Amino acid sequence: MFYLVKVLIGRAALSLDRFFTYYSYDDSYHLGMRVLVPFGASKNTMGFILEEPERIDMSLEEYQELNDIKLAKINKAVDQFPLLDENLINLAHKIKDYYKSDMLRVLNVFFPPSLKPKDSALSKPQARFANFVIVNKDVNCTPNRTEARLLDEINKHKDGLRESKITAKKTLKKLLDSGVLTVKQVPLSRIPEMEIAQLKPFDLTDEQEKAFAQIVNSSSNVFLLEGVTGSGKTEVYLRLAEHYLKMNKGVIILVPEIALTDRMSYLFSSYFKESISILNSSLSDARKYDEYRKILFGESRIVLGTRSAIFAPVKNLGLIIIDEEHSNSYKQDNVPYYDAITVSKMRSEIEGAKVVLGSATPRIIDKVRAEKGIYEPVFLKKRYALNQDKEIIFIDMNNSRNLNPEWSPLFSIPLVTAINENLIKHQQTMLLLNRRGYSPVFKCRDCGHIVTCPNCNIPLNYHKRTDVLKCHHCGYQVSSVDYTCECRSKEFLKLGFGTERVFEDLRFLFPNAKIRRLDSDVSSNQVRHEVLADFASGEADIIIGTQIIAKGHDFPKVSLACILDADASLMLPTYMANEETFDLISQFVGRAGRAELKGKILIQTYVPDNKILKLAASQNYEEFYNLELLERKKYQYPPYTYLVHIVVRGIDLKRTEDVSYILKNFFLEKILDKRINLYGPSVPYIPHINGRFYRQLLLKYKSWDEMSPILDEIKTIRIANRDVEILIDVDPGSEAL
DNA sequence: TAGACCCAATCC
DNA sequence: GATTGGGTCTAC
Repeated sequence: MFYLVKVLIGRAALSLDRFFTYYSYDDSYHLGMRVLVPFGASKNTMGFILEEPERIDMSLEEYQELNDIKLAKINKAVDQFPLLDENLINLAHKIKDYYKSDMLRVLNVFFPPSLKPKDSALSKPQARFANFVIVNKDVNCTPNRTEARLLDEINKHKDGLRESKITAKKTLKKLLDSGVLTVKQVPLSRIPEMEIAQLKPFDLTDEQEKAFAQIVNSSSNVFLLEGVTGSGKTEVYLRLAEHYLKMNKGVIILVPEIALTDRMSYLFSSYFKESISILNSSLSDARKYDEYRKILFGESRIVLGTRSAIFAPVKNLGLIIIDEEHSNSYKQDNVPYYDAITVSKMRSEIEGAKVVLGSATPRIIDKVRAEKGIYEPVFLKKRYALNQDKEIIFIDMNNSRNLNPEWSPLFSIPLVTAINENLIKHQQTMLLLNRRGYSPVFKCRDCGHIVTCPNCNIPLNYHKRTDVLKCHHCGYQVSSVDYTCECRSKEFLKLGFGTERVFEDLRFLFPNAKIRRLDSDVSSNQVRHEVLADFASGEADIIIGTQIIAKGHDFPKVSLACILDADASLMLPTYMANEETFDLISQFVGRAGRAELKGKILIQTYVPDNKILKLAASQNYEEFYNLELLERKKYQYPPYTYLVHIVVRGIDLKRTEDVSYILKNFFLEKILDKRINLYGPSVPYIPHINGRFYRQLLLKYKSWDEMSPILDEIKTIRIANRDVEILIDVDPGSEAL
C-alpha cells in the first residue's frame, strides 16, 4: 500500500505546467501543502500538492511494473498544515483557464514572498518563535517563597511569560522538572499593535438602510453599488461587514491604492473590535507573512488591502467589497494579467460570497452589466455630507492673454490669481499634474540630442532632487551630474514640466505659502503619510501631486482645485482614454468644496470645448456614460466586443517579428468562420523596453466560447519558439493598449 | 588538448 | 527553471 502524490514543480517553465507523480508510504501529505521532492538533477525542489493524494492498494513495485514507470519518493513536507483549501485551488484553476497562464504563475500571486512555491522562498522570513513559560494548573505543588514569586509573575501574563525574561533560572528549572511549569513555543507577531480607536456606533440613513437590506436579502451575488460622491457608501460597507461578521463569516475589502488602506483601516477599526489584517505591497516580507498566517489560521476575519488581497485565505468568506471599483489598479498589468473584480466573481461562484462593487462612476463595462441584470444595481442617490456648490472655470491655454511669458507655461494668469486669492482667505489649494519628475526631456544645448534610455530608447526624465535621469518605463537611471553628451557637451536644457518642477515654480511664485508635493517619487510610505496628514490638518496651503492626490482623500479645507494639464490623458493611445480622463478629472473635482466651503475648479486645457472634459468637470456621469457607449459601439470596443491583447517579446528583433507573424497566420486560419477580428502585428507605443523588443496583436471577439479554445492552442507555438515570450492579456486594461 | 562556451533535452 | 552532457571552438 502506498500513496500517489501529484506535485506541481515550483519552477516556472512551460513544459513543467503539469503534475509530476511521486509516492509516499504515509498519509501525511495533503492537498494545499508545499513539499520538497527530487526533480531532475536537484534533490530538493519545492513543489505544491494541488490534489488529494490517492491511496493505491498494491505494492509500489507491482504498480511500477504494471504502469511501466519509475516513481520517486517525496522527501518531506515544507509545512505541517495546508496553505490552500479546495476552494482556493478551484479558484487558481479558474484563473489559469481564463487568463491562459501557467499554474505556477497563478499560485505566485496567491502567496506572500515567503510562501511562494519556489526554492528561494525558503530563505525568506518565516514565523519567528519564542519560548513562553506557562503554569500547569492541574499539577499540585507547595511552592516555597522564591517559587511562589515566580509563579505569581507568570500568572500575571495571560499567555505566559517569555523564558528569556526570567532571571531566576534555577527556580525555573526546578519547576519545569517537577512539571508545574511547561514551555510552549509561540509564534511572535511582527504586526504592530494597532491603536484601538473609540468604538463608534453608526446610524444609517433610510436610503443606506434600504441599500443594505437589498443586498443581504437578495438572491443575487454581485451588486453594483452606485452611489454619488458623499452619499455614504462606506457606512453601507460597514453595516454589511458587521452583518456577515455576525454570521461568523469573513470579509475582504479592496481599495485601489496603498495610501487608502490606512484611512479605511482606521475607519474599520473604529467600528469593529476585532483585528483587521492589512495586505499591501508596502509591508515587509516578514509582516506580509505574519498577516497571511493570521488570516490562514482564522485569527483575523477582516482583510483590507489592494488588488492581491483578493487571494487572502479568509475562512468562510461571506463578503467582498471592492471600493472605487472603476479604478484601473484592480487589473494586474503583468502575468497572469488578472482583474481583481473578475477574480472576486470567481470566488463568489465558488464560495457563495456576496460581491459589492462600489463607485460613483462605475467602469462602463460594469454599469452595462448592471443595466443588463448581470449585476444587481443598488443606488445611493442622496448626498448628505456635501456642499456641491462649485464654480468651474475652463482656461483656454491657446489664448495668449491668459499667459504671462515670464512664468512657466503651466501657470496661467487666472490660475495664479486664484491661488493668491485663496492664500489670502487661508483656504487650501490642490494642483494636479499627472507627470512626476522635474522635466520629461533632457536635451543637449549644443547638438540638440535628446538623452534617451539605453534599454527603451525613450526620453529620460530628469529628477532634480536626486540629480538623476530616470526611465519611467524600465527604471533605468544615471547620474546627471557627470553626464556628457556624445558631442562632449555638458550643457543640457530641461524641457517640459513634472510635479517636481511645478513645486519649485510654486515656491517662487508664492514664497510665503507652505507647499507640499505628493507623487510616487515621494519614497517612503511614512513620508507620504506625513504629507497627506500635513495637508489634511490644514497645516499646508498648497499640494501639488499626481493622480495619487485625486483619489479618495477627504480634505475639508480645500476650496480650489486646479488641473494643470487636463488634456494629457485624452491623448493616450487606448480606447479607454476617455474613461480614464473622466475618472481622473471627476474624482479630482470632487476633492474641492467638500465641507462648508464653496469649491472653485480651474481646468487648464488646449481643447476647452472638449465634451469629455466638460462632463467630467460637472461630474455628469450619466451623460458621459451614454456618450461613451455610442463611441464604443461605433468603433466596436467593449462592451460591444471583447479584447485579447497579445504581446510578443524577445531579445532578438528578427525573431520577435517572426513569431508575431507566426501568430498572425495562426489566428487568420483559426478565426475564418468565427466572429473574431485580428489586428496587427503592430509596433507598440514603446517598442523596446529593458533590452527586449516588443510586438503586439489585438483580437476582438464576441463569444468567449469561440475565443478561448483558440488561445489554448497557442501553447504549441510557445513551445516551438522558446526564445520569444508570448504574453496573453485577456480583457486588457488601459495600460496595455 | 583541456577548458570554455553553447544548445537541446530532460525532469515523476 | 536547473542541470547535464555532448558538440564545437580556442588558446597555448
